[in-house]
Amino acid sequence: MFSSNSEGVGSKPESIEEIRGGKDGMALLWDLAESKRLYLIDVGASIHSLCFSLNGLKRPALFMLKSHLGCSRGTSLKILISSNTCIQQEGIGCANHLHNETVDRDLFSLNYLLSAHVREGRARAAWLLFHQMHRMHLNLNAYTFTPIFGASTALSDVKGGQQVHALVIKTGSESETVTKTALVDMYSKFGLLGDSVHVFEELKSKDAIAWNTMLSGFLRSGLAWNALKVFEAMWKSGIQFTSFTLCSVLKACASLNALKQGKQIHALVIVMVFYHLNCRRDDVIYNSLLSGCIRSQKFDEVFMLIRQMKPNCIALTCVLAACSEKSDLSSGKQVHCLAIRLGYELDTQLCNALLDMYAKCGKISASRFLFDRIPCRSVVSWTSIIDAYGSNGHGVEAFELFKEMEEQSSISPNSVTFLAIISACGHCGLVEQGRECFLLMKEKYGLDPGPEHYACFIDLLGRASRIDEAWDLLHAMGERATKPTGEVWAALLNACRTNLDVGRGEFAAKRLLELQPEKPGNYILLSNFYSAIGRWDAVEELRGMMLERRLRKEVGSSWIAVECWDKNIDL
DNA sequence: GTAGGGTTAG
Repeated sequence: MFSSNSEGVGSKPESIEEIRGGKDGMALLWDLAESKRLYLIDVGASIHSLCFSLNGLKRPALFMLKSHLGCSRGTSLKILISSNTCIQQEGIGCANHLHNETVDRDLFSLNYLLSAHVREGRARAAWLLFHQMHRMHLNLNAYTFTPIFGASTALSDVKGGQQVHALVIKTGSESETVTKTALVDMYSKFGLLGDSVHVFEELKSKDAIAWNTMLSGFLRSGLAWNALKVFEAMWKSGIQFTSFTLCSVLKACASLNALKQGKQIHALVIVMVFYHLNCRRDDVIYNSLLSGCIRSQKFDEVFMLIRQMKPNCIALTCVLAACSEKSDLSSGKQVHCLAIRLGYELDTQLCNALLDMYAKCGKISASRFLFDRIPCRSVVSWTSIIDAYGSNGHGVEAFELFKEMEEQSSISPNSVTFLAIISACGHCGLVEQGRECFLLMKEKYGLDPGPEHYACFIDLLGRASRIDEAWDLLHAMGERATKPTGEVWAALLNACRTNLDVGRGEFAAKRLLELQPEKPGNYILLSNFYSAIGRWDAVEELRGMMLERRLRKEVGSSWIAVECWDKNIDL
């Protein structure tokens, strides 16, 4: 059958596109196979194109592979699945079909199908297949377990992951390092760092990837210092670093503000010849630069950069933060237009940034318009709209939205949401609502109020002249793990100033200076307190202390947009 | 089996 088909083929196609375009795909494939000019990946693509153009000829195609290229059925399946030149969904559909037809459902091909499911984001399908395989009493191995840990992470299925871990222990795993590294990664992504470290310590042979995984696990949990300790241990163990290692260590240095150590790693990057940035200026590099400019308040550079690059969704989200910071409504609107034109208007994070930009520019109705149209609202979306109302002086609306979030959405408020709503209540005199929220944090959501929540609530009580209650609250903090910080004492001092409570105010002032003697703003706060109670001698003394300690008040600033045409972004 | 860029508060 095949040889007769191949006879009519004269010129040999040079590319997959030619095979796809040809009518007699089977003959061409045969011809290519005969002349041994076909690479494996091309074979997969060819078969797939045959599945398309010569429907029903999948079996002969597989047969041909098996007999003429020396591939087993499992390998054929593998080639088909790994074929990256085809439309993936249809490729997998075809592979599933072949798999169902296959009599010898060997572990090899099933494992391959499983890892393809995980790799291409079909975690649910991977789990279903895994259950099927388990019920078939196959001798599951490392190639089954390793990918399924990734599927557990994607599905946030802690229990599932733990059960598979138990199975690994029960059955024993051939490839110890690889499977356990996947476990180290899974546990750290679930926030179970203790379990992650435990598995890591169990590893008899720790390679660079295992060390890198542990390093990024600590970083993910915000433990940059511990990450550096892991790096130190890795160094001592004599394992050669990879570029992944240095990326993580640089991130750890950044979050610790450790410039000196960061520069040392920079030197290592150069010495180890990882320094190829000038060859590959990809989106990530440009966006890192953008985000760095925004963090250092270099807004003009941000707009210059955005003109030079082709911004993606993340770049636009970054730029919106700059617009918010500068209250630059004109640029913000242009970014909004660009986002719509590029089709990013459904991206939740971009919508959140847009919503916040409009709120910071005082356009609360635009914020609400956007919020109502976010298809998939996150906790940040809710927090941003609550804060948008609160900071624009609409406490009642902020509280109503908070209630709506609690009662009608499936999203739970986080500690930032509570800070936003308590602050909103405080600015509008909604004392009881603010108290309700403060208590709700722990009672309903198990969130321990941090010092910033206490400071905010004390501020609320002070504004409502409930100075006794504020004082009691501060003392109640002493009985908890959360100790009063400078910000808490500052809130109390401010409350004492507005309520002219001299005794408590002087006490708070003393504690504040003990805790934060280097913060210029505190001296201003103290000075305002003493002038409010007529203690001009103390005001003078504070001024002297500031001069002596060479402290200068931070310069206050506010933005007002007059004309922004010079900032036009090329659309 | 590992890394790097985005949004919310005070």
